[in-house]
Amino acid sequence: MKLTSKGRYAVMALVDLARFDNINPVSLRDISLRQGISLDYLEQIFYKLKKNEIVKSIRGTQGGYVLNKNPNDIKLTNIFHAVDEKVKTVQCKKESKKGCNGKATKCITHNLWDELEIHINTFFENKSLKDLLNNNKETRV
Amino acid sequence: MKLTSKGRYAVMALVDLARFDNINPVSLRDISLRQGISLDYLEQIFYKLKKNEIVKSIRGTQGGYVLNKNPNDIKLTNIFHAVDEKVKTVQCKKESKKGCNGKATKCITHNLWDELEIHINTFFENKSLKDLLNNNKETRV
DNA sequence: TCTAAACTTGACCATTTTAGTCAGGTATGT
DNA sequence: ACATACCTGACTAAAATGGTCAAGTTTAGA
Ligand code: FES
Ligand code: FES
Repeated sequence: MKLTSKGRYAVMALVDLARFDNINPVSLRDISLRQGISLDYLEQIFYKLKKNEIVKSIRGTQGGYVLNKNPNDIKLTNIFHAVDEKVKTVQCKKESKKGCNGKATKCITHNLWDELEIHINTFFENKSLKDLLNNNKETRV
Repeated sequence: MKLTSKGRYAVMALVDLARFDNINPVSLRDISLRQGISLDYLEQIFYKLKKNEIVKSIRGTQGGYVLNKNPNDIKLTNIFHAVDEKVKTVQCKKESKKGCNGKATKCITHNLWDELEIHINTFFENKSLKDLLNNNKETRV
């Protein structure tokens, strides 16, 4: 199981944004240069972040993005959800009573995969952008 | 992030095996039928499980596979390692001091991804085949 | 006013990974 | 001998990934 670049970039970009948006909006160009992420790709990512109300945009020259919420209220869950980075431990539909590939019942390890999914999501729910900022300050002392 | 079928099947097949290997070796054909996994694919998977000494094989008619260890000593970690299902939260090499795409330093969220990887692996290290057998008995009462 | 910076949005694409299949073995219990 | 079942490598269709490209719109500042 691997984390996709899209999810990783989204978090990286938001941490960068959170650090610099105190005074002026931050342009994607700046984030792109600082973090080494393709500008075109960042645009895709921020399009989604905006639709999910995690950031606000300011158009025009000197424009850019600012956070739309307090860093403490932006959990990794929210970010990942916004960019469609989701945890999937099973193939079959969650709600369905049926199992994978059309079987009548769920597989014998189904409980395990549910547990795993919860385990991972818990991590994402408990981590906010604020935590990442603090964490980084600490490790830079 | 998603779990691949190969990893999921490996665990399913081993749970099935653990249930039935008390008296005779279990043939892949049986596992295939019971769990609805392609026989050809199972062969690939068991080839790796055998190389990693998680199962033993008995050839010929009435042959099949048996566990090579106590179910309590087979952790999910071991199974996933055997079939090359690994947790990757970053793109860059672990050992290297350099970051992704050749940058001089690690990215600003690197600590986070390391934490995440540990968080997930901890789950796998603490779960044994025995746990899965017990767990399933419980939920079938 | 004009222009460049910066956001907006959709379409497109090469590469890699996944989830298998296929084929042709080899070993062995009956 | 022969059927059963393991052994092993090669191959492949489909999906996902990690982007790029193009054609806008909006607005600050010269
Ligand atoms: S994972 Fe689909 S049935 Fe359990
Ligand atoms: S993920 Fe590669 S540098 Fe942090």
